[in-house]
Amino acid sequence: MQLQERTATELRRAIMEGVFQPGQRLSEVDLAQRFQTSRSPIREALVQLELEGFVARADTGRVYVRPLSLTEAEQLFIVRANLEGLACRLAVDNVNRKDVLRLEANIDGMEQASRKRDFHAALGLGAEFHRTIIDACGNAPLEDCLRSFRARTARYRFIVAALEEFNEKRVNEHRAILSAIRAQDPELAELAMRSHIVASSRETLAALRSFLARSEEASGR
Amino acid sequence: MQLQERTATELRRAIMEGVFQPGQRLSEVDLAQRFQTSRSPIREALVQLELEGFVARADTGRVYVRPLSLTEAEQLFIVRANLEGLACRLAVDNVNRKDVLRLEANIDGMEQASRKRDFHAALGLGAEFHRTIIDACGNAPLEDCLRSFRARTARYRFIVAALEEFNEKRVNEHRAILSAIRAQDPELAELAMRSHIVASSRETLAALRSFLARSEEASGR
DNA sequence: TATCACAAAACTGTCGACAGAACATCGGTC
DNA sequence: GACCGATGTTCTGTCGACAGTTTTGTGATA
Repeated sequence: MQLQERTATELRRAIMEGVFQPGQRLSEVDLAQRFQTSRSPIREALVQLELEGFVARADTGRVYVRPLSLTEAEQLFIVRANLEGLACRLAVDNVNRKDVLRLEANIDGMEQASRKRDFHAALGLGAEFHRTIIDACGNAPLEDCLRSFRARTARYRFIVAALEEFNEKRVNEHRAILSAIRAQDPELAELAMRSHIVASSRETLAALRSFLARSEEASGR
Repeated sequence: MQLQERTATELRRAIMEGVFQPGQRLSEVDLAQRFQTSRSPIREALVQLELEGFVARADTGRVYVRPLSLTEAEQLFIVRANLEGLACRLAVDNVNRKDVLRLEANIDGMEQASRKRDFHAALGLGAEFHRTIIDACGNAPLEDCLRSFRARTARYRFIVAALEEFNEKRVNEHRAILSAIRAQDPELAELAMRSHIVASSRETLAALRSFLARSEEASGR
């Protein structure tokens, strides 16, 4: 794999996982050293991550990890709900037998994981559920766009408190989505997906609010 | 302005205007010479344009202008209709007096340009109408995303035949959108915008179909 | 102690160079 | 005449270097 691509992927992951903190400065030289390359691939990767919304460039040219903000999260989720609703509607006409079986198995797995209190696994299965539907929507530009938006919102996921009830509700919502797909009802499928994301985002946003309030309080002292 | 940014902007424009033909190869060395720079800024600009969907990279690393295709156009318009509908709905709660006046004046100008058969001006005013609404939606990630999608669909615009009737219908649709915004009706505004884009895209797609058929026929001989 | 000026250090933007891969050309073989 | 292989050319991926700018650190001054 090309160095620029590899760097972009790893750096993106590092930012999503919080290895690089929001607001932290990213020096090209440091990054080059850390990734064992020269600055050229780093610079190319940074152009990409800037476009994807993971880093921001000051007018001096310096690059920073984009800070987390409540309003940005809200806005991202609004767009995601819409786009992913559209993808779900389109997927209705494209899913094959295999996809449906896979979605079924996924929901079952998520339910079991949720029962076993393995919330990390449940979260992973949840993401896979969405990915399966998106891959089936048959609209490449939409798929790319959604991949990007999902990655951006994923940065806010680490905060999710109360995973327990979270997952249980999600399982039911996923069930509703699948049932709409099975019924070949595009309108309903779109609606189900959209309200699922809205509901899910509400919990994330609530957690984020208290998180930001706490960290503000801490920095205020 | 930075060289990379300037290059990306100019190259994008050149591709949109057809200076570089779909499918044409873009050599880094040639581009560097043409833009009077070294290869570094060119490479960074190409990363950007690839992400934006204007160029594609072969697995050998060579970069080509992305070919036009009917299915891509259809898919782009579907996404755009949805996103821009959303933006329009959000804009309802954000537009101020000045925006409304501006939209009004814009429609009047478009109508006059259409009557004078100045279709180029009409097209420009039409784009400005949309831009005003998008700028008022108050959702930065959505704005960025839409900017990108609009630029991508703009590549297909050069084909529009029958500009005449085209513009007349558009004026009325714009009027409907503005009236929904004035009435503070988000649902209606979204619907009006979405159907406007669907209707408009239908004409573009029809023109594209015959264009592609003709060029296929020509290359077949 | 706070402020300012100035020197030193760090960093970005851009460039040219080099190695290795991909491609084109041309002569040879069937 | 078509196919194939060798050879030279072109091109990309990566690197290190340099200039100019921003930032940091320091010491003098009020």
